[in-house]
Amino acid sequence: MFFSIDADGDIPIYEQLVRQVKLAVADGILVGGQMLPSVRQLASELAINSNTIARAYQELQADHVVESLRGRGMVVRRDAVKRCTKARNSLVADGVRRALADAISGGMSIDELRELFEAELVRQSGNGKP
Amino acid sequence: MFFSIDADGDIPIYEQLVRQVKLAVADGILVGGQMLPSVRQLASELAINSNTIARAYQELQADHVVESLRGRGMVVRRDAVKRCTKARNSLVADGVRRALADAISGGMSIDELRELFEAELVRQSGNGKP
DNA sequence: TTCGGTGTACCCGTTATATGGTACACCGAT
DNA sequence: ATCGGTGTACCATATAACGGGTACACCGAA
Repeated sequence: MFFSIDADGDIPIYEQLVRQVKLAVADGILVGGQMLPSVRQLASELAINSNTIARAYQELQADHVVESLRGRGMVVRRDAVKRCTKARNSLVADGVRRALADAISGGMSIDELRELFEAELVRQSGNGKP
Repeated sequence: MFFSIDADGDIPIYEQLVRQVKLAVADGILVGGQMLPSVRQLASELAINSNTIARAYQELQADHVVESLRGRGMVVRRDAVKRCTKARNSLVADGVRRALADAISGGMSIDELRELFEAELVRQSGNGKP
């Protein structure tokens, strides 16, 4: 599976997993009906304790992103795309909101801020015209 | 003083203080030579322990934003503006970078993202033409 | 000197994160 | 029925972050 975990970061591992799964569902990488890797497999793959994976899965289940098939595993719910897309929008909006608040509070000019945003946009999106 | 503290947030209080002081210096609200409120005064004002304030001040001192005059208090260094402006730029850039990474990783379209940014920009900067 | 104010160092309790280990109930395939 | 797989529920421990409390050394003014 395609999870990149930063164990030294300030964000809890289980939260990183939750976030990445939600973003993957929103992006279409994970589709409804698809199975998630088992807690033990993912734990051994990421060199992380099973309990941490289980906690992430429980949070995903509580957020109605994933369903627990007893004895089978975790499956992505069919109605999870809308939820995850909405969650992604809120997540991105919050990040933008916070960055803007800091910029304005720090006296950064609007033009400078817009320029920074556009520059980072091209840098990450390949160029801007895919 | 003009500090707004969110004690229930996921960001440590002392870090919030450090960030706000740096942004205030970058904005020009705090000027070189100006004294910061004493740890006890600010602590009682914000209903926060003195140690938390002291920790923020120590970090500011370590970052060469503020100087400790023994027995007198904390004073903003004259060369702190450049440092704080640079720190503000890095802070904002990091926030934008992270938000963009989430957005792209979640499959958000470039147009949708730019629209979200512009909307939030007008919302927070008054309108955009001050 | 004395006094009130300053930053600062130290100790401690609480909480969250993460790990490790064990055990249970369930399912599908053999 | 048996076996290996699954999620899940516990328990215990270690570590770090965070915040609160207390006491100390220092300074300037009275």
